[in-house]
Amino acid sequence: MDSKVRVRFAPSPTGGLHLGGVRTVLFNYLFAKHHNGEFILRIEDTDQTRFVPGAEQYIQDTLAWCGLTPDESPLHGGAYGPYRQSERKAIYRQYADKLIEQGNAYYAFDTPEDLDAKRKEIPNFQYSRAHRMDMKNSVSLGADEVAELLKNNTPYVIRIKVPENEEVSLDDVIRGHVSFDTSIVDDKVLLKADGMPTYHLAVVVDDHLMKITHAFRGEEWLPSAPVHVLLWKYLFGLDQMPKWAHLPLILKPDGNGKLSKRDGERLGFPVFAMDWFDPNTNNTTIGFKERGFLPEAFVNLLAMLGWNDGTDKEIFSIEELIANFSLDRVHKAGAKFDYEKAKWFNAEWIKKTDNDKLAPLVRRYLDEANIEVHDPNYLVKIIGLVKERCHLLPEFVTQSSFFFKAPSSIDTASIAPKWDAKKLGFFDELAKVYTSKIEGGLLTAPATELETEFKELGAKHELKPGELMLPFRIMLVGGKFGPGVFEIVEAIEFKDTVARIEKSLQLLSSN
RNA sequence: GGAGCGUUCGUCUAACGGUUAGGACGCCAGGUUUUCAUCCUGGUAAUACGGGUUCGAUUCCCGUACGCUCUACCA
Repeated sequence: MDSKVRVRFAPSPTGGLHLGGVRTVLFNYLFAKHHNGEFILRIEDTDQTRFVPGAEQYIQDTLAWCGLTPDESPLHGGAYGPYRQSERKAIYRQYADKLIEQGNAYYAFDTPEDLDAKRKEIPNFQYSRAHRMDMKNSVSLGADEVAELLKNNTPYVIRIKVPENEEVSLDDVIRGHVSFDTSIVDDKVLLKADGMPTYHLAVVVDDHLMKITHAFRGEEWLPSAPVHVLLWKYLFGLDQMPKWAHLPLILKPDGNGKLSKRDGERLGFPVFAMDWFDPNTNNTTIGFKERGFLPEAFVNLLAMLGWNDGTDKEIFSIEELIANFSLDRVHKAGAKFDYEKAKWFNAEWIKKTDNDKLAPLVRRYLDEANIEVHDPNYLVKIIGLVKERCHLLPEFVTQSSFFFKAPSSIDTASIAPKWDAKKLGFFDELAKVYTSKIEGGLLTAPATELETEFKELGAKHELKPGELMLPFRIMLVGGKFGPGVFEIVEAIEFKDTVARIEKSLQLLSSN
């Protein structure tokens, strides 16, 4: 590599960032960091009609949550700003003019209505060499007429003049040699009537000005690549062109096709990285973050969609990803998104993450459920007890609420059928034993001791542990779930244990 | 319609001419856990099709089929 690696992610701020977008960011980021290069965020907001308030902030927030912070961006600044294309409007004009001067572009005066009419008239109409002379532009019109139109401020766009019968090709880092015949590429608009560039002009000009060395984007861009190659050739020289890498698409889980926001709504899983509130529709689209994904897991699962390190390893920290990432291990074909596997990644990361780091995140969901946490250390301890049975953060609520308050309902129906006086006698005495401990100034005891004592008491009542454990569990947590019974007793202590036994005994007797 | 890209278990993928085609998720069965989950063991299941090239093709070439993307003064 002859110069410092510089890559960019260039979204248009029109809504939430979906999986595919974040993965593009991730591959950019990993590639840049692997090569000790720079990652730039550039906002492609040249379409003023599609501007959505808050979308740019959302993108920045999302990158921050994922830990994929750009080195240069509208927010961070940098030596190649501004990083919003709308603020670079004047820059593009001179390159469009240069193309006109060189004869590589021309003015086109056709109105949108003219074009619509043409498209209706001619099936598969393309504004290209085939029809160029039938249209109203500076190639088909005489010089005087063009001058007159310009003088009268007739609205116009600038279009690229695609040469005939040339082969345009690029060496895509992922796909290898890809070539196109210019006879099938149309004269794309470069500069719109409002003076703003289209993507085609802007991406080439900005990649050049921002010294981008490698340009990554979704595979959907491949068909327009010849336009960009041509522009590079005309403007800056092919030897200056960044290396292209067209990333495979992320597909919907059922059927085929690109994954969309709708698929998530339809199938019940998030597609956006974070909750996205659309100010135009007043709708919020759920995000991975709010669904209870850890950013580490989110990044990890995205990385594995289309990339692997060649071994069986699947769980990667961001540092490991940076160290091992390489473009030649990126898959060519699109990948269907599998939400079940996504949850598996999250479960792995929950198990892997320190309890005290999990605590504030879990706390959020506990707060939402109105479960009061008085002692942060207690929370950390409880997280350690239940984390391995949680795939998603919100599951901590059901898995741990009984550690903080008595269960709101007790599944006595599961106890009642085998309930008898013998068992009643046992639990009655158990409550008394614990009460006397409280009176003796004892708050709790280690789980192993509790278990031994419990079994001894059971033997005294001629009851087997197997007959006692499930009823006891249900009395404490309300149902057939949760960690070890005596760990629960140890955590909630004698006082609450006694209260829950007595409450259950009451319920059982009233049945 | 046209162009480009793609095609290994249901899904994510490994195997850069020679493997009983490997791993993971899911699913099923068993074990551990006197609950559930975790964990462990085992099982299920794939090279789209047809031609070449080759001693030998998942792998290289050609064709077919299928799928996807694009085909806007959107990105």
